[in-house]
Amino acid sequence: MATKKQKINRHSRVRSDHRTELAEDYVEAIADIVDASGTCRAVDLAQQFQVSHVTVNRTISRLERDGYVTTAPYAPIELTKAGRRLAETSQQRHEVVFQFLLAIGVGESAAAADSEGIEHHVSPETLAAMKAFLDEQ
Amino acid sequence: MATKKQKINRHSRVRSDHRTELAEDYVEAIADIVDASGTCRAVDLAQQFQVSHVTVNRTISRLERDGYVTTAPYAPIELTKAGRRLAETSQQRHEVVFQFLLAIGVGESAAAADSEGIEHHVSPETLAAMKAFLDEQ
DNA sequence: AGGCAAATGTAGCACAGGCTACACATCGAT
DNA sequence: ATCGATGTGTAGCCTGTGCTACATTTGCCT
Repeated sequence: MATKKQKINRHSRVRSDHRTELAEDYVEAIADIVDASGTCRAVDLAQQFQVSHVTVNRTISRLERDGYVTTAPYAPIELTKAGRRLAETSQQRHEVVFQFLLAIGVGESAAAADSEGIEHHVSPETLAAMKAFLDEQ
Repeated sequence: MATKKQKINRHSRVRSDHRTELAEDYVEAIADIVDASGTCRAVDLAQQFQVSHVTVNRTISRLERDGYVTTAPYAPIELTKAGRRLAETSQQRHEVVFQFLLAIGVGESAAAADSEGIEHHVSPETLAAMKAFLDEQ
């Protein structure tokens, strides 16, 4: 019986990564927007992600359920402590990936776009390797 | 009015990447399984991806709808020409990403896991940069 | 204060991608 | 030839993530 290549749990990890991706993207964006303009409204996120405000609304509901943000009707969105923590680690990881791509010769705009997708699939080990590479430069 | 960092279309690209991810993973897996054992059955894919055979079934239906595979009741799954093409480019890209991660010092198992998630977000430009890096070694 | 524009909320729809439970088909071994 | 194990198919459910259309609230301007 021919042995099939085993990739046990790798795909499971990719799937679970996906579940946290949007949360990371949102808290990151919320933190950015708060930094830039003081408060974050749903409409800002809708513009950022190029989705309808309805989609933002429901995503924010999930984030609230999961303890990353607090909201009140018609009020700005606020990050919880957990939300801020997640935003910070996401931002840092994002920055490392972005700088790393630049360092291996990828152009600014492709690096920006790719790092957006890649950051969520970078394990601590790979992140460390990227950091080490940047330090060696 | 404070200018919010604009990331126009970056997130849109990530979203559209996601739509093709599963297709790429599946055709890649199908090609691998056919190479290893001659034919690919739904049950093989269920084991590979650690999902139920029902999920496989429906994913395969979408792949058939999209022209990547052909199926018949109780028969093995066959790749179409388009499916084989997609599988090949996915496999190559996957291999480059995997080798690249190894080259920057990531361990075998983390590289295997991460490349699974990363490969789908690597633009041609970044892929070329990775290839160039590997050639320089 | 009144009214308009912008922001937010709500209802209801679609599709992807998970699942369990159960029904039916196929194939190999006796 | 049948029977049991294994593989497939079907029904029906859930969640996430997208949408349009419409209702409501806010906030600003006159």
